[in-house]
Amino acid sequence: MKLEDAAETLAQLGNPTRLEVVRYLVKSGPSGVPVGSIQRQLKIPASTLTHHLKHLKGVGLLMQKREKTNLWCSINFDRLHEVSDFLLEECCSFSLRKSDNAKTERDAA
Amino acid sequence: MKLEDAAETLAQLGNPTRLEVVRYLVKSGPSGVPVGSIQRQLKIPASTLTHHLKHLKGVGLLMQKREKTNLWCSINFDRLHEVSDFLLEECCSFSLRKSDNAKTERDAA
DNA sequence: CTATTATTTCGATTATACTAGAAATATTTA
DNA sequence: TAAATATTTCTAGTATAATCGAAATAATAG
Repeated sequence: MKLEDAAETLAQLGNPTRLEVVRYLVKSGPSGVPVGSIQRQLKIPASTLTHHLKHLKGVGLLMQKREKTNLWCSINFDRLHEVSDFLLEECCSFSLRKSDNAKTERDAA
Repeated sequence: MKLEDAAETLAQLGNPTRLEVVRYLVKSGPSGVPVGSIQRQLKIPASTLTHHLKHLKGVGLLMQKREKTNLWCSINFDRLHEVSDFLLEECCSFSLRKSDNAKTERDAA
């Protein structure tokens, strides 16, 4: 995952309203929920919700499909994993590569 | 981790310049690097960098300690794990709890 | 004390995001 | 066609963030 994409995705997750939506979608699972349900459950004005859903869709975190008048929303779990993986990409294997520090500290002196 | 805190932390990670700094700090490991090294390596103007470091420190992602004239920066790995855990909190155990869907879909009808 | 290096504060510009009401646009059902 | 429900677009106010040059402030070394 490219840094720019990760940043953009994290930025979208960084809005409390959107993060609440994401949490709700995660709990709702792969089958998803209609826009209206999110709106009523989380008490978010319709226009505000649409706005945020557009953002989430824009970074690939949200998948949607129509069924009758309802637009069903579900989270893209893969995408969520990608961004979380980006954050921890190099940090866990760290203890195995301590020698990398030398370079950095040399520059600092 | 509270949703508000997670959102704020994610928002800070959501800026490309800051995410680049974070990635650099992660790679640099627990010993950290001085502000000036970050500045030179990533070519970020000093005042801009200070501004971003303040943000990262504000959400607890950054730890700093002085040594002579240098201010050493290192990432708070625990904090990074916390926020990544928040994202995946409920999504992985999902397949074990599919029955939760019924409630959601009932509301939607 | 002076010079040097490191970091921060100040100030100003510019851009972008959040929010939500009102109106518009589907889509289905009667 | 009309009524009902679902979702989106439009619009606009308000707020907050990103950026960086110049000047100011440490902190040390000579």
